[in-house]
Amino acid sequence: MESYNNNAHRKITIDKIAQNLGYSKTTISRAISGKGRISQDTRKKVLQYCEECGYKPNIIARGLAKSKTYNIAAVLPADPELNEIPFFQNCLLGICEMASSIGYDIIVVTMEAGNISRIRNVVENHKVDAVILLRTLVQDVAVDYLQKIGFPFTVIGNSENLDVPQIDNHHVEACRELTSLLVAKKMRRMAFIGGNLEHVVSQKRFQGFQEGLTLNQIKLNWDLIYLNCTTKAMVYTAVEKIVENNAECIICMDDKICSQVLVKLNDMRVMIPRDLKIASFYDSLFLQSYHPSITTLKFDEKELGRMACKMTLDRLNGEDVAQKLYLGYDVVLRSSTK
Amino acid sequence: MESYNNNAHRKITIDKIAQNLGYSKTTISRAISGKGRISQDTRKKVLQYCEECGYKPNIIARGLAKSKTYNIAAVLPADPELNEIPFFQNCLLGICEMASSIGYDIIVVTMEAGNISRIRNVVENHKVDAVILLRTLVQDVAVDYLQKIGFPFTVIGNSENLDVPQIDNHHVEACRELTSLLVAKKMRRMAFIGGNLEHVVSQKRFQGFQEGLTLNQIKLNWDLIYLNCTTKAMVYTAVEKIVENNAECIICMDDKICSQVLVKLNDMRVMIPRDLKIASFYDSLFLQSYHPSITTLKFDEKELGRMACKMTLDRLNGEDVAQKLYLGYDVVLRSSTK
DNA sequence: TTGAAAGCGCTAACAT
DNA sequence: ATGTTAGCGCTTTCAA
Repeated sequence: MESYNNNAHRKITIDKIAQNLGYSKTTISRAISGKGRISQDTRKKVLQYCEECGYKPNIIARGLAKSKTYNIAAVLPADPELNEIPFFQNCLLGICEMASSIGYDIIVVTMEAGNISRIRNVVENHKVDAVILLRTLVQDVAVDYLQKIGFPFTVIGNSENLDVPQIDNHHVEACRELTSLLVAKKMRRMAFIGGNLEHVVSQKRFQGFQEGLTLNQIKLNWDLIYLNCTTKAMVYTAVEKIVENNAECIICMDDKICSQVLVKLNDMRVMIPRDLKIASFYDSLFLQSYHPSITTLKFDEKELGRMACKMTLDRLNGEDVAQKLYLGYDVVLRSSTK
Repeated sequence: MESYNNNAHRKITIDKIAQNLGYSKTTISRAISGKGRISQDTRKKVLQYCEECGYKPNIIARGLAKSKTYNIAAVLPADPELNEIPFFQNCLLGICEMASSIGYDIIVVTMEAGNISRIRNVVENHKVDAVILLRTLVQDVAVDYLQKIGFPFTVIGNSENLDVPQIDNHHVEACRELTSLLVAKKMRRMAFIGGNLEHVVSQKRFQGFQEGLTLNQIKLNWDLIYLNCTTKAMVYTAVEKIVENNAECIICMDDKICSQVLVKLNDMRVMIPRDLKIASFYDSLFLQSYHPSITTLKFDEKELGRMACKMTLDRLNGEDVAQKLYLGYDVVLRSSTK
């Protein structure tokens, strides 16, 4: 870094420019920020000079003066299991894209279950202006913490607490619609396999499923419902029971569960869609290219990230933004429910 | 943020502490940093007081004074296709873990193919002290840029240029070994399907495959080699040709290609391992739980991230570190090559 | 061992 | 329209 700091093109400061141009720091600052009274003439001159000598403002210094960091923390679960889902990654891409288009950067913070120390670090060290939580739990210590200290944040997900600025795909509606569509295809004995109920999204998807049945006056058959299946073994057992109980269709809460279900059904020589229909509440490349291809719900994760970031920044800038926002979805009917 | 800044617990500065304790700023600073001559007594006193009032130094201010940011940029490809692989995510987790254990934070930077503008931004805006590139291309503009301006960076991957600090799994060796093992199982007509040759890793894996054959005096059969298969269609075509040409075994360069191969073989009613053996040079949950389970190479991505981060920080601190580091691997033989 | 003072690069009242 | 000055919170010579 020595070599870098000594590098010619980098030591240009607002001071130097002021000297070289015979103005004061203030004038240069104003020319750059565009704020304050300044003649168009000098402004042009200054900006051109900045351009020529490749001046780049030191964001750190600016941050110190304005108590801003121009950084936002994106909090991902450190849980490696969960990271097999591309959701967080895609969402992060969206967040980064939006942030960088507004001059912000994203600091990633990983969070071990229930441990907010990493979040505290970036917050207390003044490394970020706001926080985005990429997952919401039913009982969420991160939400509690940020709320308590009054730090600006947004959650991707759903919170009962309407004081929490939040954005999410409309899981309930989406799952209700897909369920309804399957009922319309004359399926009656509908099974459901769901994941970790601590995640708000699990709750919402199951709720959507239930509403879809209710809407069509179909009674929930608890012999076909397996929630909180957090391990492969649990999913396998669920599949066995479900097949035993003569389900016509299995709805999987997400693509990971679905891929496990498919493996198990393959083992059991159950043919899809002949013997059993399958649908998933979450899409992935694998489910698309599986044979037969699997009916799913499609969400735009990247857009979710973009919007979450935008909401956060807008609120930071004092614009008033909806506290709760839902994004759309697509139902994709494929061969597995033919 | 108004509310947050006004928040009582946050306005404690080194100045205030100095006042309250009747010392000067300098003394407090020294007590905290541990540098400079200071009596153990006052040091204890100061530290205790800091503890009590929950003082947290302002890293931004410190950064301004020391021209450091305590941030490192992690550059991921923005390519959404690529992000279906958990590699980058896991690697990022490792990087974050290490960084945070040393008081650094990670700024994620996404990079569209060939476009270094986002990297330039964080570098020129002084937002980071160093850069880690999570993927290396054969012709890599990011590497060229960072090298040219003399900015500290590390690549995860392999560069011909030995001036580039680099760390990688030992792909060549790993692929050579797996290939050799398969030859030892009497496979002779070995097919290979590889991805984008612009990625260094693709080159290395193919090289390992070749060396594995050479080592066993087996001649490469170009009718069975399909490189640069960047689309699903290309993979499918490759599989058709390979089956036509009576291969005994297909080696897939990574798990994504492998999953496409499996789908295609399933369509073609080719049974594994009866009709054809399959192996992949990259593991994933899906390949583990596929039926039959797939023989693969296993790399510790998180560890790769950790080490990359450590190398970067060590070098930043002036310690001298190996310029080139290789990490191990595991060969996992499963049913697909039985 | 401790303190005073200058400075990191920028912003923002408050003059002029 | 431009300049002066005083910070932002911390580090670091240089003196005492």
